[in-house]
Amino acid sequence: MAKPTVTSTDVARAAKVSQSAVSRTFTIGASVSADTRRRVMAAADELGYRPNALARSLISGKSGIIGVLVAYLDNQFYPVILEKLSRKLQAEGYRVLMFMTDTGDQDVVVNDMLQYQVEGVVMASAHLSSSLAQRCADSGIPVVLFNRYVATSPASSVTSDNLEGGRLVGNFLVDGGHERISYIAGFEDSSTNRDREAGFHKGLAERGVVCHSRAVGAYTIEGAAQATRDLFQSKSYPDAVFVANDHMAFAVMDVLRSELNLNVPDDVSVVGFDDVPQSKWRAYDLTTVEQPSTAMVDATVEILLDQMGGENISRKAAVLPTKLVVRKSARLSKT
Amino acid sequence: MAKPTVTSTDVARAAKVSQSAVSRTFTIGASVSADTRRRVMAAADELGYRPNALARSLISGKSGIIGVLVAYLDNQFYPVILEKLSRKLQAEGYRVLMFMTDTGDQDVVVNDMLQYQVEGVVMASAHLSSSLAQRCADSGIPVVLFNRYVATSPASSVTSDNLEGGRLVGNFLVDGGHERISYIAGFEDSSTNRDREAGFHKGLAERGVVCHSRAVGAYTIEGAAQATRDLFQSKSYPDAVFVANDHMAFAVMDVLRSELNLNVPDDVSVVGFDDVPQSKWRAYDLTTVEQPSTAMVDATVEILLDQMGGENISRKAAVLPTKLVVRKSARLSKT
DNA sequence: GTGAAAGCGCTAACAA
DNA sequence: TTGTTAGCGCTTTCAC
Repeated sequence: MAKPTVTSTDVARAAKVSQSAVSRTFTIGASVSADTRRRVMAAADELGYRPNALARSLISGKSGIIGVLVAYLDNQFYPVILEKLSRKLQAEGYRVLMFMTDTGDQDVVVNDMLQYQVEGVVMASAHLSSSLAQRCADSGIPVVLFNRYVATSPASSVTSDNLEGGRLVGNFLVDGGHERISYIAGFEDSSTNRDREAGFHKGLAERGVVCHSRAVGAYTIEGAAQATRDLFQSKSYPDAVFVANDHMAFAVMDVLRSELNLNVPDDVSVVGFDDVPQSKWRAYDLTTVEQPSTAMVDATVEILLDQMGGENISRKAAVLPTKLVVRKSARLSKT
Repeated sequence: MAKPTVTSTDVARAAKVSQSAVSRTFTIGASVSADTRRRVMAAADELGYRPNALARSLISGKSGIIGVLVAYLDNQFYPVILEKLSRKLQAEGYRVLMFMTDTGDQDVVVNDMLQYQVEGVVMASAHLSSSLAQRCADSGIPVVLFNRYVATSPASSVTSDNLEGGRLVGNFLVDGGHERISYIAGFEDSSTNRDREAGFHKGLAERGVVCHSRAVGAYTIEGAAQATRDLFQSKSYPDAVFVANDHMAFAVMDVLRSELNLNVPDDVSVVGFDDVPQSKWRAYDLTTVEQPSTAMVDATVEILLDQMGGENISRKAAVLPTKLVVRKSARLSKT
């Protein structure tokens, strides 16, 4: 059933030109006479010819493929990024070979990407092991760690200024008159969590305050829900919680309101991180720190294209500015 | 900087065997002696050899790549599907070449997929034009329309039983004692909307009721918000609304509660469709119709693999059962 | 089981 | 501008 593949040779024969002429016709910026081009196109149309990108890649040494690794898409931050990244890459003339990966099979996946001759790799996830980036670097392929930072890795990285974002929240919550300010952590090994937490402590310290209590949500809905329960069973429960990302913050608010009968923000303020689309949904109206997703994606693609071009596969680290987005989930001043 | 590529010939030389022996070593189920294999592997490891999947595809005629088209990832239904589909395909030994597409550039995108010799295509979006499926079919490549149905297309399709789902909602809302039951439509040209609406009307009719009013949300947040305002500015506003998908239903609930000061479900019941993860978030607790995403993905992959195998590139249409998931956004009986 | 040889569909010198 | 000629890195007969 598989249609007999039409090759450039078939087209050449039909158009009574050489096979190279056909190749040139389908190569942008190659020199072909208008007449030849016309005849080739006619024959190609007639036969339903479509150049084989794989063969082209094989000889040209450029596959035009970028490998993208993602660990999960539950947290809406990642679909947003994936969509933007994919569109941007397409606009630049590249294709995306996408892989979902668990902590277990990352080796296999990276190996697969490499076999498919990807020209660049984006690793968009907080959970990815860093040795993989090394593997790619060894192959001379640029790698960008998205939303993640590994000091010892040869891979470039694009993050937002998580430290500053956390600091802003620390300041903001103290200025809002809160007295027992707590933190719900993400995945503890992640650079995002480390930086956000460190910045947060700094922000509190600038106002002479220390973190009231802390629990770990591991960037999951369930983890965040349980962390909330843990934090609030104490007699002196928090009157403000900084949650390491929005995805968890929604779960925190749900538990606060539905299980603990606490009002947000009257009883307790909640602040998240990311500014995912749902943050502005009225049911949550979450005060949060915006990660500039578009700028982050642009930086990612820029680094990739830059390194792919030439010899200089140097390590770059783009850190983009964050800003506090004030909505309704946190009090603004002492009541 | 690009590392000098290591080829099978290099490995062969190092292992003192023929290039074919190297090839066989890396081909599952090829006959190689234990000794040869050992030497080849040693040399390969030494040199950092990795087979070139593109060259392999070129000669074998099988790229191992499946093209996946998605139109947007805002609606969480699609990220969920994309993740499951991708994992499933990876588990089956295929890779995903992903494309985001707008109505404008679909031709370009499909062309690109075809040039990359994808062995199958999944089109996951309600907005995709159907002529493209034809293009693929012409190339002898199986296509599955996901969550979408086009009677005149040669492409296979996988959907849930939207008709039955709509019918269940019609019955459910009447049985709940509602008297002014309205509908907020999705994208009007989509098969999902047509079927859900038709089923809904049928479900109402079975109880001797007709749809009270109707507005179009076009499957967008803003569209749904406006549709809600339109519907509720009437003096006899609905006491129940069936919204064509969950994504819009959240916006409907937000407008109802935040702008119109109406209580859900006391003043008005809301029912959605899809059962996306957020539906069970407590702030919404949305009663909805579940689309069996896992089963739908499984069916998709099964159809694809089946058609890719052999000659029979016949059209299949899988319709999977839906079920009503009752939560708290709709009254159960007359108050 | 192994190597030699042919060739997948294409691009890229190189002459003409 | 055009055609000729080599391959890109690999799989796959086919003898041995």
